[in-house]
Amino acid sequence: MDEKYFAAKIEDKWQMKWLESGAFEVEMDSDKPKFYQLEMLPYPSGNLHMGHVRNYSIGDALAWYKRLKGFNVLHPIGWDSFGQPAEEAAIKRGVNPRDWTEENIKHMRGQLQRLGLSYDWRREMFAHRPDYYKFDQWFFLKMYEMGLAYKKLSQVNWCPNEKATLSNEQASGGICWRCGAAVERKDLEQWFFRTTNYADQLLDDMAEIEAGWAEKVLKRQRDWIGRSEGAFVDFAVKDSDEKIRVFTTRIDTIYGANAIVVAAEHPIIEANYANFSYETKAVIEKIKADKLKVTDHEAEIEKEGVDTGLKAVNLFSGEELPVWAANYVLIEYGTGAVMSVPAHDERDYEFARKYDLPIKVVIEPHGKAHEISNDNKLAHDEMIDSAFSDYGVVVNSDLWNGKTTEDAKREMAEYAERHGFGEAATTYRLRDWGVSRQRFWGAPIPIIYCEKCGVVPEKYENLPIELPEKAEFTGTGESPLAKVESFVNTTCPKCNEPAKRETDTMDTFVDSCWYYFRYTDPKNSEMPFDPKIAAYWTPVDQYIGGDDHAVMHLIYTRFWTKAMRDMELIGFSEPVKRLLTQGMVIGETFFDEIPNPDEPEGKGKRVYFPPSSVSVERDAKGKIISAKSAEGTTLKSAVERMSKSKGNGVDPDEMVEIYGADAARLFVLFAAPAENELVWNESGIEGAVRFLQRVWRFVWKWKSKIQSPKSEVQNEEFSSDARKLRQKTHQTIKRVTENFESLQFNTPVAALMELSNALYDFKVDSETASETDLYAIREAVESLILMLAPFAPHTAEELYAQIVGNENGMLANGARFPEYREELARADEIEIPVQVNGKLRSRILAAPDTANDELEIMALADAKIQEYTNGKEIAKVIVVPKRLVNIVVKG
RNA sequence: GCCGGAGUGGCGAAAUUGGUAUACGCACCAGACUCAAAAUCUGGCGGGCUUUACGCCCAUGACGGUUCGAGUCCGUCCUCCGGCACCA
Repeated sequence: MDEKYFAAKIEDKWQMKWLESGAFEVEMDSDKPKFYQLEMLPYPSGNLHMGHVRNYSIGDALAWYKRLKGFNVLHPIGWDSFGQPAEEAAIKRGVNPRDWTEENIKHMRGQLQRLGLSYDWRREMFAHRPDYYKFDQWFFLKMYEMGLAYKKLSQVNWCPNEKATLSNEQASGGICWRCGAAVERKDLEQWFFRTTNYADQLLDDMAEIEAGWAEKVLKRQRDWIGRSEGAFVDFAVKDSDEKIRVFTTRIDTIYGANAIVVAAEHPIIEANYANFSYETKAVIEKIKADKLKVTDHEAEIEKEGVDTGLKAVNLFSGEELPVWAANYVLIEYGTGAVMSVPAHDERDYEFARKYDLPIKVVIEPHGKAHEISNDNKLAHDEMIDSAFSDYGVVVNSDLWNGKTTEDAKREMAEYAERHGFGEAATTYRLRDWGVSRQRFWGAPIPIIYCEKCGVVPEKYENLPIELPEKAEFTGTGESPLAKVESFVNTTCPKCNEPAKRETDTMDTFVDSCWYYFRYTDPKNSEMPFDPKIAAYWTPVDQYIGGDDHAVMHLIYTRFWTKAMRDMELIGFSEPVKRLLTQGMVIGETFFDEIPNPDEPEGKGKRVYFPPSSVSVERDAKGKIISAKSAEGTTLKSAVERMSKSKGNGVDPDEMVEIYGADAARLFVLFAAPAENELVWNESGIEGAVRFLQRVWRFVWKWKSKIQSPKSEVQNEEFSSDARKLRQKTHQTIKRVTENFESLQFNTPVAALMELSNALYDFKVDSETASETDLYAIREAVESLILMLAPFAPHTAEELYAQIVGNENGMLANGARFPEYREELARADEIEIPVQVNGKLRSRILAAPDTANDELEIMALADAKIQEYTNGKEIAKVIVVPKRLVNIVVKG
């Protein structure tokens, strides 16, 4: 190796050594504490992007840190290799999705390896290979047995032109992304997993992981599950035996109900449809038709409804209420019917205003009783501009008057239950997870339809149900699988008569629900994994990924874990102890905005130009003054998520080529805290290279002198400068260790830079350095190198080899992360700021353990302080040990 | 609209959780080395003022409060980013 730092040379060398020696290959070993470090697995799109580099650099740093701390670290990687893009490639370019996927994996694996990430490659998993998806199918059958998988009619996005189902993304904006036809909704029989069975557990078990998950993720999950506590209440339909059941969270406001409002699809509407007037029918049909239109996050929809003429009786008050059908009541939520209480619900208020319905106040704010009129028929004009939806005191409600909202809610629900027209109830926003996809590139659902036996699950011994080698990809019509005769036609596992296979495949989120259990036992052909092995490695100690997965993936995998617990495969309920959600990597984009003729008011269509093709003029602060394309068009700019289509992506290979993997990784971690967005700016990366080179040069200069250090020396023998260096070394160890434990990666890099600067400041000639000086240098250098390993492992390995004199590598040599020693980190003398009335006026030097009253005397004796205290009364002196002295004077 | 997060130098960011605001790095400026350049090394680098000092004043989105002391806590407001969107 060279005196000069050549990244490529050492990186190739150590990557080879690691691979040959199996440095990161681990086995279950109950004598050692384990640590499971996991990062979200990539989709093999073809190229790694900087977001991946960031994600995997963070994970690799932690994996190295934990290894050096003596843990048996499982750090695997795999491929989320089922999914739409492969099928798209097949449709567009006629390639086989399997070949396309395998090619991409090959390329991306190379990219990961060039970054020198410390994976146990023997455990690599591939979602699209039969040995993996066999167990997707295995789990499906288990779920089916447990009643957790079932089939029901549900709506999909449907392109009437291509006769194909579309994902929400493909249907974005209400038009088919390929042909532009207006997207419709269509009912289809689909498979579901009963995630709602676990709704309460998904919420309540959050208590177990609260400490390790960001609040923003937990909050989004809470919202997604959307538990709301309330009550069902039945309203009797007049002149019939029927009832309308509503769900309400505010049963205490029931005396304020002015109407029952139901969704257009509600059974009561169907049942009485024939009796409705022509006008009523027209409104109902319009509401239904509007619902079929796919609206894409459009602004608030105007409330619309119609009085059906039906009457319902409020069994609390005996009052008769009109039954309306309206567009703001959702059939999917609650019971599809609500009681409308305009005085105390914003939506009902709006609706009542529009249709001139009576508004009756039944809740008054606490402490404001009687300020609002007792008039039962309070006119809307008196409700100034909105409903009062807070809790308060019940009024105008017979025997419930004077009760608080809290008491009334509980007691009224009990009352309804006692009288047989209601009960306390809980509803959820969470729906069951629809897993059917009308696509080829996914795990086939192992179900068979037999004319005689009906729906029959495939036998376990027939798994995997493999995808056919060939299929036709047109992007139109049914799923490609449906057209492969050899796949569709089979025999019934029950009666052996000819039967047909299910041609839907599973949602790819199924694969990512349990892949990290597979890593623990990747070659198992009988079971998804051996419960005994999984028990050693799981749960995951640290999971890292983008917060775009805060809900879907992370809820589904929590659901799956609970289901696996109930299958007795594992013995815990929460799969991930600590979760780190890293911020996006974003970059400057340049685009021309072309007005959209369909939406003249809305945003135009953006046509992106790659930054390299744009000539940019900046002011002194680096702000963009103007940007022009090669043709001279003036362009707009923004800072957005990096992507190929926007042309602002950075190729990791290029970064590695120019600066080296170590510098690229170090920089990505140093540039910003992990949770922050990272605005990509290449100018900083050279600083990372410089830092590595600085460390390299220092080690090269001293390595022969410090190769065989003296055994432990008494601290008193060191020169004062050497003692200071040792202090810096141990303070740095403390800081870096604490930073790793709290998942900070930018600050420890700064600390290491400071230590390296301290080494350069330690002015000792290499020829005349004393034994103790050399000891201090060796201590600092060795610590620096070991602490550098998580950020720049190749450089650290090479430098470590230089000072220990062998090339076995840190791990094989049993190297450990340096231990912080309190007594060495302590300075002989520290500077203590002295304030007068909170303003910094002077500094005194004192031993760190100086007593408070002594510090006070020293501070008061300070010449500069006396200038401020002279002739004034000293009211108080505050001494914070080791921190500061503040003298409060009067006058 | 509701919920969540954040506002600190030219820039990315630190601040031991209420105790020296601006660590570390980028960019920039000056010097050393060099025929020269690059690299490297050394020094400077929030703003203002003057008596240029181990000096003073101001400054962490704005205003107010609590405190001996506030970037940090409380209140009101402003701005930006993210999530949700009629969930009864």
